[in-house]
Amino acid sequence: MALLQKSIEKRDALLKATLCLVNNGGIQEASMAKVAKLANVSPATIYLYFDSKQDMVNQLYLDVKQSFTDAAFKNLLTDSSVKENFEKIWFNMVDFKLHQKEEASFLSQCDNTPMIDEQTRQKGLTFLTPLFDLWIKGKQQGIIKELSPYLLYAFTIYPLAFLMNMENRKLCELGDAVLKDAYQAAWDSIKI
Amino acid sequence: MALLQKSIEKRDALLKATLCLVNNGGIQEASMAKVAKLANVSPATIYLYFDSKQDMVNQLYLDVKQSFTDAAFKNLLTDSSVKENFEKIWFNMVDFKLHQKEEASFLSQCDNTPMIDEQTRQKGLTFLTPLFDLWIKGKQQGIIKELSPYLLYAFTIYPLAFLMNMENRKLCELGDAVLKDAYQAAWDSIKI
DNA sequence: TAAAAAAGAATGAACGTTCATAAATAAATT
DNA sequence: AATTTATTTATGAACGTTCATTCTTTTTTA
Repeated sequence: MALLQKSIEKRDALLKATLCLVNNGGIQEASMAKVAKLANVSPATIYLYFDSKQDMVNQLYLDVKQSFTDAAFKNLLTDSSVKENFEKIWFNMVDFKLHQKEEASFLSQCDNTPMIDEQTRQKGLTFLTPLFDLWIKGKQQGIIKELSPYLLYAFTIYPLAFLMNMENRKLCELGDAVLKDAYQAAWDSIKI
Repeated sequence: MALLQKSIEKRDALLKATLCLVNNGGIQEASMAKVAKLANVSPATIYLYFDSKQDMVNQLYLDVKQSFTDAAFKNLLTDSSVKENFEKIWFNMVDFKLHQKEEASFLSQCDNTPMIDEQTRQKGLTFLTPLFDLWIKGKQQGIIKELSPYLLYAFTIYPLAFLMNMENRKLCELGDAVLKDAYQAAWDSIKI
């Protein structure tokens, strides 16, 4: 138990180190030597926890994506309307992106990069099923446009990555008023 | 003249090779040796045209961004309404992303990656001024919401990158009907 | 005391860049 | 117009460094 606990801690330290390095210079900056040093571990030790660098990055992606979607679907009321639940999810995602900047920034870097295996990326997509299901319900109730989940995602969720990047580069501040406007834009794009 | 021409051709060959390699494996796959080989040139020759790898990638970014915005602002009618011009620009961008997939995919990879200098990225942003000016006009006329250009961009243009990526991964097909729906979503998100 | 976990050193390959030199072109001199 | 000289352009090999990964040995744990 203590052993297992220690192992988990070391694995987490490695993933966290990778996250930090990738964020601050891309995948090319996250060499195994640097990851090891940042996690206070020998390079060789990494290979007790991961098959390869690719495997490590893939697992990091899935871990982060999981915690993102966990945060997104938290505190949903089962008796709420589709519109209310969507709004809740949307602001949950915003909260994640505002408070877990490293994780969010990493995910957005993964999304447009050959950094992650296509297979792993697909698996990450499945974490979003609750949202897709909600959209199906919304379409059935006639309150959401008859659009594919890709379109719905592209116009309501994906823009958040852009806004977050702009805020991180100090080009744009995401205060409450701006976020309220942003949510309205998102909803307007898909509501009937 | 013939000399200058030849130089330009070689520069273009190098940029094209870089574009191709970055697209098919990220910046880490585009080593100077591979770029040189793909452009039929000695590694050393690259340094007659660029100061460094970073300089080469930066210049590639600006070149591609320029040709993207050139395409976006082509065939605009000066006596058209704001709405008409916005629609024209939007579909121009779609055309670019559908027909110049390599260039478009490269740009989307650059946007969320530390691959490009912040300074260079800023310069690329200025190419979009015509669009920003159009939005200002639209706001003055009361047909576009009073939102910052970042918000407007996030909800109307940025989603295209996502849709393009999905199409390239064969997860989504961007036919005329889908694009019409997408444009409507974009416009609905910012129109008053 | 046996097994598992971790370490540091070492691996060949690949990296971005530079070097001395060769080929190609232009200018200058016959 | 022909030939030499200067200048640019391009090269392949080599630079030192870093890469991802593995090997052997030591430390820790049960």
